[in-house]
Amino acid sequence: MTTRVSIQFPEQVSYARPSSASIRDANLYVSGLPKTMTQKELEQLFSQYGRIITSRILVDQVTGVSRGVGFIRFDKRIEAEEAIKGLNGQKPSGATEPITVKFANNPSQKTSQALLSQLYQSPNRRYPGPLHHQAQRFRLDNLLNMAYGVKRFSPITIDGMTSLVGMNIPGHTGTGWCIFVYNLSPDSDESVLWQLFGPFGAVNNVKVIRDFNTNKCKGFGFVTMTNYDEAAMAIASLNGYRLGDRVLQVSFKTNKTHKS
DNA sequence: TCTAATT
Repeated sequence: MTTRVSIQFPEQVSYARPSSASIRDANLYVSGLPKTMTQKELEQLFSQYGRIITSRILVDQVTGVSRGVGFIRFDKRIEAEEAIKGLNGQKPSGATEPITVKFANNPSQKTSQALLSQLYQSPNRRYPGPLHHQAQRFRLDNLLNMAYGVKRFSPITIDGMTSLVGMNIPGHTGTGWCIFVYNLSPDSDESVLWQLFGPFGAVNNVKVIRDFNTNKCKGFGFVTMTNYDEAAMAIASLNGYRLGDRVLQVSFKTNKTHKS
């Protein structure tokens, strides 16, 4: 005996607010915020320019500390425009660095763009080495990070063996020695940083900084190493290193801005 | 080109 069940879905479940040019694109991305700034203080700073619909400060998933990046959605686009004029490049009272205020990108749009861009990006074969498949692992992780918006870490596999070196220990994420690498080529990817720094010791994490829209490297990146001695040796060895036709500048990351 | 980050 067979029972057939027919389920009907309503054609429309809910209706959004009528879209209007005046309330569209009123969302701002704010970076360079003092790590101590609270969401309330962020709203107070922006409230002089209009009615705030939502606000957010992004925090490190593990430590809970502010990443210095946030969002403000105004009621009206004109309010957001005025806030950019008034606050972009300005120092909030008590801050030592100016903040950047700009219109936010569309998150779903970014995710699909980045996924496509990475999927169709051919592997970097200019610097072949034993860590290549390790780099591939982390490229996959990068895809998953973007797809799910979550930081993931995996044990490092070298030549089929699982190494405990560099494996992330819960609670120790974010610790280590952050190294600034400057003068990378626009098509650099994470694999070059793994290959450059891996031989000097335990590398926790690498990141190539890319332009949000073009996905091209902006010329610099970061490497986090577990042990000070190994990080110092890597810096001493790689600072001034000629990579292709570029001379790398490698140092511990500082908090200085380019305006000094 | 000299320190990112996009809910």
